[in-house]
Parts: sequence; structure tokens; C-alpha cells
Amino acid sequence: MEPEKVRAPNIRDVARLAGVSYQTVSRVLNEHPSIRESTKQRVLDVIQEIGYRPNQAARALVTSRSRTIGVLTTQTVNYGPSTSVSAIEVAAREAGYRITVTSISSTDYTAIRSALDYLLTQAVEALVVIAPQVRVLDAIREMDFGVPYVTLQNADVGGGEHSMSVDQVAGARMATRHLIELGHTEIMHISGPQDWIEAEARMQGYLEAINEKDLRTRAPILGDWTAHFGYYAGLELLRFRDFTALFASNDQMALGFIHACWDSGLDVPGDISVVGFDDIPEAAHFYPPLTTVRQNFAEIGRRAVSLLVSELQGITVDHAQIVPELVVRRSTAAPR
Amino acid sequence: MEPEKVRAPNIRDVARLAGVSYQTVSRVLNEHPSIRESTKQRVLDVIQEIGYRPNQAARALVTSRSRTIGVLTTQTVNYGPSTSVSAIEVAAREAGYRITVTSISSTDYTAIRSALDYLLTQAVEALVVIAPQVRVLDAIREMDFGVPYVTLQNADVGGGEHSMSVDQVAGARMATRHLIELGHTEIMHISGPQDWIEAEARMQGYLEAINEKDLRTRAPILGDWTAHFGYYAGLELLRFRDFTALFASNDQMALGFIHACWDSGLDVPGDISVVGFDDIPEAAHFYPPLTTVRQNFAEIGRRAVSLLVSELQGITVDHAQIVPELVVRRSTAAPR
DNA sequence: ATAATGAATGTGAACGTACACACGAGCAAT
DNA sequence: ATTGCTCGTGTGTACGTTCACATTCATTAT
Repeated sequence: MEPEKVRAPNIRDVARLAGVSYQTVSRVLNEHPSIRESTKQRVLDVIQEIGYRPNQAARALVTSRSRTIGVLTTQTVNYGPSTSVSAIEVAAREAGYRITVTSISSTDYTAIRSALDYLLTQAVEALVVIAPQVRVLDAIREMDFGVPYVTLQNADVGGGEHSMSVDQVAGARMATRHLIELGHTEIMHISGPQDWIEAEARMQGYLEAINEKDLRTRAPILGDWTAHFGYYAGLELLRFRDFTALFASNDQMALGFIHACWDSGLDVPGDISVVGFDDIPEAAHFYPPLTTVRQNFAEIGRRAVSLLVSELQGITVDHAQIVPELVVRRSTAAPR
Repeated sequence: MEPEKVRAPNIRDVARLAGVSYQTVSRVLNEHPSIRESTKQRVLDVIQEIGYRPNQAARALVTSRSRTIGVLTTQTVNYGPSTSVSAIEVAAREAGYRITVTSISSTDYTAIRSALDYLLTQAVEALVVIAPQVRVLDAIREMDFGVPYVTLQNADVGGGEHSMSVDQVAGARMATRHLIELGHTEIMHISGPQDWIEAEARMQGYLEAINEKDLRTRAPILGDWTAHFGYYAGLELLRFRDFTALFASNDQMALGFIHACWDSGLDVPGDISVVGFDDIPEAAHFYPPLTTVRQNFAEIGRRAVSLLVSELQGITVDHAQIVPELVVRRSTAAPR
């Protein structure tokens, strides 16, 4: 109960100890070119010695730049989004930004609105949107809040040029074509939820591949991305064995579906071939190892950041899509 | 190119339009008790109308409170940490805090140091540590940076009272006892990496259960949490079939190990029983569905936040451990 | 030799908010 | 009537930094 509050050292403390003005210290901090090497070193020594840290709040206040990138994501933990967020954090930090993440659980308008509101209160300078529902994008477009943003979803489906994404349509096309090339003609599709952009894109890719060969189009099942759904949908679907292959919109649903196959006494890929999407790290060790479409979530995250940072500096960059990759494992085979 | 920079409205703009002093606006914002209802409403109306948002930076500067909780986590994306972070974000937001996450890839001292340094630069008021290496805790203790912190790892193993965790030792004991009760006497263990606190705790629980019954203690294999490791370790271990059960320190390694069993022509649980740890959502759909130890990552995250928030308000709370739960599925059976 | 230039540094604002204090009005107690 | 208290509101100041501008000094060009 002696020293009361020990105020953190500030720029003036440093200046005093280094025998210079506070402005000189500020210049050292901001790497101003015209500063004598010896002075600079002296200041840096003092900074080091007393453990001075620039006050970000003061900095943000005077520059009116928060150096913060907002990230809007979904509440549910998924491999893809998590990986992207992690990559975004690293890339942002390297670029001198911090990120502030917020997640939305429900998809209703007020929830989206309040999440965006929260981010605006944080004074984010840019925004990465991983929450991939159509409505979110609508809300963003409508609010028009004046910061550059990027969605990690397909541009052509979601609309707008603010996107940085893996070409989901192409990925789904590859997956479906792979099944067709193996000789399958009756191919089911378990999709993601209705208003998810990825779900729609993958469904579109599936339909394109099916239509190319004039195969029978079957109404896709709308799932919820979970293995549980894949399982129960599988149990249902397998009561009528009128298909020999299934393309699931993500690996988890594929896993659940395979589980249902075993429970129904069916062999994968003997009786039914299954393709997933994402290539989560576990997919290679499913039983059987899963054929799937790999997308590089980390790369997308990094590119999103570099795109935004460029935009903040007034540079325009093109939003080239990333091409996904088909990984053929043992869950697919020719029909017998 | 007309309006140049449109300055965001500030507290004085609001005051002017509402016909009060800026201080009154500040009082409304901070819910000061003695303010006339009519005045308050008038101010709120103006705020609403012109879309005023308090400037967080200015606030942080003058109060010297950042209202930020730092989260230190690992770079690699895992279900557990991701779930906890997500829950932390929500809980923190509800408590009026934001979070700033940073991750460390390597475990070397300078990396840890620079991550903590980064968080201190963000002026975090408290810290949640999910990066669960012993060294991280050592570094934190050593730095003594004067903000309350909580680790999501076991107190007794990691040391110190700053912990909020699932009782990993108990969980591992339950898992191992389950195998023993089924009649297994030769039980292997694939552990996590050497210096991870969880890995150590789970190993300890395993050893305790083994020793209780005077079974043969076997040197645990040190893994890296990945399914890949579980697979290759499995291929190696299964060359000598001198065990009938395996307790893997997480579900991914269990999955990889099961994969190795199938590849080696062994049946799970017919030839070998397998128990995992974590109960990731996919575990119920592995082939066979995995017996594992469930821990509630979200709950831990929430409690960590409430603990820190209490501590920031000067209230002391006890750090009761959360008890995990054994989930018996079909990957375990009596030896034959 | 002198003016002009540029490098290196210093001084006075300003950013938007909250806190300490002050002040007037109304009211109860003396 | 005076004092003291509470309620509601206003004024001055500080937080720590950067920006615009000012100043000094050495160097170069005329």
C-alpha cells in the first residue's frame, strides 16, 4: 500500500530519460527517416530499459485508425472457418493489424445486425466475413458501412466483387465427375443448409456435372453440416437403395453417411461410393479413407487479409479464385 | 470529392443537438443514476438519429482500461481450443469485454515471449491461456506481467492456482479403469507431446489406474495429437500384438490408430479395444463409434471468463474443477 | 561571403472521452 | 431565515499520442 498506482511509462518519460523531446521519441517509434542514428539508439535503449510500450488507445485516438480488422464468423466450430480465422490472425498481425472476431449463432436479421454493429463499435477498418449465409451478405450490402470487406465465399453465387474464395462450384463438379467417371449414374447429394452460399455453390457444381452427362437429377437433401445429420439422413436414404454413389457437401456429413452404410450392412465403396468436401485432417483416416475435395482454408484467410490491407493502402488487387483439389482415397470405386 | 472527410459524430455533437452539455451525454452513456428521464430520452433519441457511437479508443485512453481480454492459443486448429475460444468470445462480449487472440506456433521461448508481448501491447486486462505447454506457463509466471490470468489446464500438474479446467487426470483414470473393468490387462497408451500439460495429466491418470491394479506399466508413446501419428504409431505397435487395449490421449490419435488396426487386419473392438479423449463431434460416427472421455470445452471457456471478470472486480472465486464424463460406445469390449 | 537548402529536432495543438469539482435549485431540518 | 443535503447539470482538465508548424544548425550553391 505504498506506491499507489504506478503509472505506466509514457512517451514523455522516455524523452526525459533520453534527453530529447517527446516528438523525437515519437519519430523513433514511427521510423521517421530524418533522425540521427545515435539519437535513435539512445531512445531505443531507454525504451528497452524502462519497458515502455506505446499506448494503442492514444495512438488510435489521434490517428483515428484502429488498425483492427473485424472477422465475422459462425458460432459453431468448424474446421474450415477456424483454420481461416487462425490464418487471418497471423497474417493480420504480420501486417500490423489486430483482429477482433465475433460470431453469430442464429441467422436472423437482428443477430446479424447486432454483430455488425459490434464490429463497427470496435471501429474496424476492414471486415472479413466467414459467416457464409446469403442473408449476412445482404445485410452487409444493405448497411453499407463504409469499410472494405471480403467474404470468403464464392463471388458468382453470393454476388458482388468482395470475395476471396475457393471455387466451390468447380470443386463440386470435380467430385461429381469423379463419380461419373467411375461409372456411377445414380448419384445422390447431401447438401448444406438452404441459405449457405457454399452449400448452394456445391449443389450447383453437382448439378452441372450431372447435367453434362444427362444423368438423372435427384433432389438434394438439405443437411446441417453435422455428422449426425449425415447419419440419420443416410439411414433414411438407404431404405431405398436406388443410388450407388453419394456426394456429401462436407466431410462430416460424409462420415455420418458412411456410418449409416455400415449400420445398414452396406459396404463402402463396395456397395456405395462416397465423396466428401473440405478434406479435414481426419478424413484420411476414416474407414474407409475418404475421397474428398481439398480446399486450402489457411491460404484463403491469408489472401483475404492481404487483399484488405492492399485496399486500405489504396491498391486494387484482383480477386482470383483458388482452385480446389480432388483427393482420391478409398471411399470411391466403380459400381458393381 | 466534395465532403472531404466526414468526421464521425462525437459526444459534443450529440450534446449540441440535444441541447445539453457533453457531460450529460457522457452520463447517459455510462448510466449515471441522477439524470432526468426526459433528458436521458432526448439524448438517446439524438444518438439514435445521428448514429453516434462512442469512440472506444478515447474511452480506453481516459479510463486506462482496454476492456480487452487476451487469449493465447496454439496455432494448430483443434476442436477443443477452438470451441473454448469461441465460448470465451461470446462470454466476454456479454460481460462487456472484447477479446484479442494470438497464437503461437513453436514452443520456443522467444515465440512465447513475443506472443505475450503482443498481448501486453494490446493492454489486455486479463489473460486466458489455452496454449497448454508447460513452458508457456513458466514464461508467464516468470514475466509476472501484472494482469490476472487463467489457464485452461490442470492446476495440480501445471502448478499455481490460476487454472480453470476439466480434471484430466480423473478423465484418464476413468478411461483406463473402463478398459480394466472390461477385463483388459495389457493396456497401451498413446500420449500427447512431452511438455503438454494435458498430455502429462492424462498419462498420469492412465498410470494411476494401471498401478491401482498392479498391471504391467508400459512406456507410453509420445504422440503429436494428430490422426496421422496415431496411424503410423499403430502400424508400428501392431507388429507385436502384446496388448489388447489402447487408451489414446485424444480422439484423433485414436482414429488414426483404429485405421492402423483395420490396415493390419485387426478388428476393433474384437481384437483391440480403443478409448479416446475429448469426444469431438465426429467421434460418435467413427467406425466403430468411439468410446471416449467427454469434456465440455465451451463450459470451461465461459467459466474462465467469469472467473477473470470477477477477479477484475475484486471478487475472488474458487476454481472448482469440472468433472469429465466417460462416453461408452462401441470401440471397447471385453478381450477374447 | 551570403543566401538557400535540408537534416535534425522542438513546440503547440488536437483527437474524444471520463473524472473531479463546482454550481444552482429544491427541499427538509434546525 | 439559515444551514445542510440531494438532485441534476455544467466547466475545466487529463489521458498519451501524432500532426502541423517552427526552429536550429550545418552544408551547399551562388
